[in-house]
Formats: sequence, structure tokens, C-alpha cells
Amino acid sequence: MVTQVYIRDVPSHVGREVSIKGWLYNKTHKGRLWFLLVRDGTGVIQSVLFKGNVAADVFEAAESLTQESSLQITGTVRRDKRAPGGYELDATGMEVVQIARSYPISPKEHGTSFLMDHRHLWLRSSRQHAILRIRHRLIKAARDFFDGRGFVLVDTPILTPVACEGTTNLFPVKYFDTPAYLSQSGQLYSEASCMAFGKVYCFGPTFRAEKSKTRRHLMEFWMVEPEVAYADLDDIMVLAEEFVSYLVAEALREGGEELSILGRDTGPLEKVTPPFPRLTYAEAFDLLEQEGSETPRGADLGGTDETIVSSRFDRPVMVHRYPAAVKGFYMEPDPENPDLALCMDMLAPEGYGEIIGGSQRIHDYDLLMERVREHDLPVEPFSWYLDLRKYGSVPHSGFGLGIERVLSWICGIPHVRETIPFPRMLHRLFP
RNA sequence: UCCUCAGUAGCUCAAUUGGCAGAGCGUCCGGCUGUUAACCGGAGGGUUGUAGGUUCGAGUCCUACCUGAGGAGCCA
Repeated sequence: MVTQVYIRDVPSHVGREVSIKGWLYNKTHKGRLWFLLVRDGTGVIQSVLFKGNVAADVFEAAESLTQESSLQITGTVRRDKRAPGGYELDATGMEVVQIARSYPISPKEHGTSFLMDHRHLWLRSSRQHAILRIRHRLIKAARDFFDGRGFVLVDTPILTPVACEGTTNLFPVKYFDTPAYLSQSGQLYSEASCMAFGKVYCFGPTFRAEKSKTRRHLMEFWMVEPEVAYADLDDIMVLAEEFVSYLVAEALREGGEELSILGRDTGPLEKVTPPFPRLTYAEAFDLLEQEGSETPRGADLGGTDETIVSSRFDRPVMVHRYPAAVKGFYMEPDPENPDLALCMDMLAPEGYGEIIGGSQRIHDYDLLMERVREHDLPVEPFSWYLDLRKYGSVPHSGFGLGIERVLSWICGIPHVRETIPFPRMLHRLFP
């Protein structure tokens, strides 16, 4: 009986006959030799078919194989320096499951648009495989971090009756006969759950109907949002830097192989340890003026401004205390200067920009009500949110981290679109 | 929504001043016992994004539209 193994485990079966179920990644031949590159989702291995060693029909079948044909191949595991990866299968038999039709993605170069049209197939390529494996580990690391610190995962709804910040960038849906929106943040609900559990986080898809067409925007992305009762801005800045350091450390520890497939220079990532530099908004602008930025003081930082600021440091930098006027209605004003909000953005180095946005939330009922009115928000849908300030209200803070932005930074890839299996972008809803 | 650039074979791209529609890869056929994006020989493959216009003649120039890429604003 031949043992069936996954390619990842092949090195521990040297000298034994094993069987692999997978797909043909590529093939080449030299006379009476066939070299088949077979992948099975755990790795890729070369299998060698010599005409004299296999049945005539098996050798002929090898000839008929097309890229991505599914097959089961049996052979003896052998160490060989000539084989990619150092191990190969000296084939003794092969069963074809299906001969694939002409596969659109060749091992040669393709344009982004073409590849995105074939995203369902592109996922099979080694580069996409590496990115999505790191994504898997990053998500696990995020959950491990909070779980290990006593946080409770409390899910927040995706169908919501009202906007969290602004209304222009929401996806409207019909909830039977009432209008509803896809969630653009779990924050408001997490504020409720943190008053129940103390420390909570939510992790789920987030929808923003912003007509943004840049390398850092998706219409649908995944966000981790911790929310902590009795925490102030300084507390969550410490939490944020420890969190991001943990994510990077885990990616380096678990994803070395994938990062090297992606050609990522891990040097800059190894420097990502606490503490991260902290800059007030005013200090960030002092720096920007030195560099000749034309962004007026009082405005939010633009993308190029973020790059200028973050390029001054070798680890992520936290810019805090922005003018309240450009930030969310729920942010606690700075007691030292009420025109400023107790908020912070974390900017990733190497030009990647904002990966975290967070703040201390208003806990005073009257002040929050005032802000709701100032922002022309409807009071009734926010009544439950205002209720939280009536029953044992305490200072609390939280932040949101965009998984795809962190992933593209860690992987060193220029655009977030490859960091999610099926990206939803401006004018792309297919496949 | 605005700005810039692009659209030619299945894919990636050439095509000089407006003058015969081309190459590489993939596909198909043949050759080779160590290939690594193999190599060598041969074959097939086209409504040049769409619609109109200028011209003896348009892939090339003009107009509109469609699609894509990069960026801005906004954000994680």
C-alpha cells in the first residue's frame, strides 16, 4: 500500500514510495524524460518520469498533460540537488483526474487587469499563495494577541441602521422595507460590548463606498478593532505598538519562507519593536514645514505628508492630537486644548502610511449629545449609543487596524489588492 | 468626481514621417536521459476597444464614448 502524503511532508519520506494528489504546475521534457512540477496546496515538487521506468501509457499520458491538469502521481522520494527544493519524485505511476483546458495564466508575465479578471485562478500561483498564507497567519496572530490578554471577541453587526462616521461613503441596502447600510466600523457596537466585558475586540469585514482609486484602498476590507473600558489615549497607544510589534514578529517567525518568495527585505521589519515614536499633530507639521509641504495647518495629513513623516523613522510612528474639526464626532477633546481630539493614527514606515486609526471616546452624555447635534446626526438611531453614557459611563478607548494595509506593508508589495482573496475595488466586483 | 497615461494575436509587447499586421511566450506537430520561465526545427493564430470623421491611403491624425492603469480628495 502506497502512503499518500502532502508535498510539505515529502522530505521525511526519502527512499519510500509515496503518492501525491495535486495539479500540474508546469512541465518540461528532454527526450525520454518528463519533468512534471506538481503542486498540492502545501508546496511544489518535481516528479521525473523516465520512459524505461513507467508503463508506456503512463509516459504517453504525461505528454498529454496540460497546465493545471489534476493528477495523482506515485513515485520514490529522492534527494537531488538538481530538483527545485532539493527533493523529487522518481515516478512509478500516474493517474490523471482531469486534463485541464488551455489555462489562461501562463508562467510568463501578465498585466494586472488580466490577472484580476482571472483572480479565481490567479490564487494558484506561488506569489498569491505566499501572500495569502501570510494573511492567514497574520489573522491568527491578531486573534492570539488579544485572546492572550484577556480580550473577548464580540462580533458586531454587518447590517446597520445608521452611519458611524459620515453618510456619504456607505453602501445602502434594503432591509426588507427599511433602508440599512453595510457596516463601516464595529466601533460603536464595541463601545457597548466593552462596557459589558471590559476588554473586547471585533474582527470582520468593513465596507466603505469611497470612490477612492489608490494603492491603499478597497471597498471591502477586514478590520480588527479592540475597545477597552477605563483606557485613555496613552493606554491604547501602548496597546497599538505592542500589537503591531507582535504581528510583525509573528510574520517573521512563521512566514520566513513566504517572505523570501516575495523577495521581501526583512531588515526593516526586524527593527519594529516598542516603543514607537510619538508625534503630536503640531510636531508633525513642524516636520512637514521643514520638508516644504504645502498642506495647511489644521487640515488632515495627505498621503504624501504621511510618507514624509513616516520616512523620518525606522519603525511605525504615531501621530496624535489632531484638530477635532477633521475627526470623528465621538472623539474626546484634549483637556489641555479642546480644539484637539484625543486621537492617533499609526503610520507604517517605507511609505506605507496609515495602518491604524484610534481615539479616546467621549464618555460624557451632554458633550456627546452636543456633538451629535453639531454633526446633524439623527438622535433617535443613536439613542442606544447615548444610553451607554447614562449607565456607569467611564473613559474608554480603542482603535481599528486594517489587515490588508498591514499585510501589504509586511509583504512589501505596492498595492493592497493582492492581499485579499477577492478584492472589491472601484469598478471591480468580478469575480 | 477631477488630473495623467494606455487599449494591436490567448498573454506581454513592437510597428520609423500617415504607406504590405510583426516578435516572444502559450497552443499544435517533430527532435533530444537532468530540465529549472529549458533548448532546437516547423505550423496555426488578427473586426488594431467602440462609433464617426480627415485622407489616394489610418494601428498611427481629429471628435465622442467604453474599458483599464497611476494619482488627488477621503480613509484603515
